[in-house]
Amino acid sequence: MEKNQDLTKKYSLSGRVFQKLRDDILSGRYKDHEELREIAVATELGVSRTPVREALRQLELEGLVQIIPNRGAFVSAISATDVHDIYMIRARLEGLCARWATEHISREELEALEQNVYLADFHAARGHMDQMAELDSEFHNIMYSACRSKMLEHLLKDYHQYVLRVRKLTLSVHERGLASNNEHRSIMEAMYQKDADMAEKLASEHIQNAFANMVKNGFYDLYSVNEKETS
Amino acid sequence: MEKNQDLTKKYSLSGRVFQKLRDDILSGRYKDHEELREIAVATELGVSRTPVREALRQLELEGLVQIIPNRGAFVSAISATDVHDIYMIRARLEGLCARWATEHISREELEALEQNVYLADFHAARGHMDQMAELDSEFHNIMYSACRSKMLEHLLKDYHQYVLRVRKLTLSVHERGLASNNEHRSIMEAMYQKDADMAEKLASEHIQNAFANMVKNGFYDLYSVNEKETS
DNA sequence: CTTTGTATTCTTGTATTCAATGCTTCTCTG
DNA sequence: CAGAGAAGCATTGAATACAAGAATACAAAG
Repeated sequence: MEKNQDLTKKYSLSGRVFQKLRDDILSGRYKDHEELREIAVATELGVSRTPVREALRQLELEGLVQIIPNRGAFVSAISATDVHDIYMIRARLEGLCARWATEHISREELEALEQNVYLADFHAARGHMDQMAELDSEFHNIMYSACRSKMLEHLLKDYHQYVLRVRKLTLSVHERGLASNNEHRSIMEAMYQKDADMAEKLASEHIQNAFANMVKNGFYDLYSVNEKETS
Repeated sequence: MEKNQDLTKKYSLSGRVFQKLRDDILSGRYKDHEELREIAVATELGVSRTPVREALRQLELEGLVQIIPNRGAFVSAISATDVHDIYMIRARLEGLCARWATEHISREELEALEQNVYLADFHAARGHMDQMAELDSEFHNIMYSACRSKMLEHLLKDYHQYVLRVRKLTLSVHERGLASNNEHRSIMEAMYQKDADMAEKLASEHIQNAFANMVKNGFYDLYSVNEKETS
């Protein structure tokens, strides 16, 4: 029985199991409709069933597994349709977020955005794609925080996580990385000018562009295998 | 025939505990920042700690409680700001939902909407406010289902639940009940004419009207007590 | 050969037990 | 008297034990 080595005690055991399982589902390590047996997962991670159960219940709430009482837990992977829907939902909500952020953002946060865009230019030119993904996350997280809405921030962070895998792929295409950062710059500038309408519009288009680019590059097909047959 | 609160074996124990706790938090039975001791809740409901723990973990994910490791679970009630945010978010998302529903709705579903509006007229005239709330939920649920998006449906149903309490109050004002139903009718008609743009616009306005009405009637203040003081 | 009933086994659901952490209080020392 | 520290208590974290439901295998009957 191996111990899980790296995991700090910072989070509770069930919390770590939850994150692990979520990552594994989102990254496609588990197949759609695959059954998750509590004992199997527990022994696999070197823990007892209790934290696994708690994690599965949480995943159920997120819609990543379906629990049938007395039957078991089955993974409910993200389908191509879901990805499409998420991007369309995000397009609306990032727009709303950009609007509110424009109204509430602080000087420091604005400067952080500016620096982010500047840095991203640097890394884009050199093809540092890992840093690009990191900076992209940071840019959006600053916006989420700046909108001063706990609800919206929570929601958008969730969705951001959901499409983490495909987002990394998308940004790894150099030209999209550049374009994405230019869009970030435009959004940032709209915020500087306190033009909430413009910020909303640009942020919304930013997400739609990301989706369009994803489709163009064929990354969208990654999820097609999870497409559900209508029962 | 209401289905909640009956203690059938249909749901697991932890599932019922979860629903019970959520209802109690959303209905204001627990104060903000109140500590939820596992033993207290367990004995209160006549169960052991295990299902309570699973429920608390789920509530944490929903943001309704905050769990501090080794310390305890504290309710994180909905504040006035949250309600405002939810309505603005919903305004966008119900619009999107109406758009997609317009594109995908079936003949039967359209007729169900029509019948719903017709019935609501009947009950509105007679002041049957319980039925009005019920029909309102039904109307929206049909739309959520008709948009053919698992993600969006899930999301909107969650938010619908969140503001259940205030929604009931709002609809109990006769004139708003009437107005709301007229808005439903307009949305339904836009769908009949396959006018997705119109449906989106009307559905979005519908939510914003609901919010405006809520503020006008002072129901909004119900949540002000939960407004969080920044520490 | 198929089908149905039954027993066995496996998995989940819930309770209980044990361990660890944090809080409170009381004591001892300066 | 004040503050540091230790002991005891209360509460959560995790594992184990036990109960109940579901799946499977197998046998018997048609």
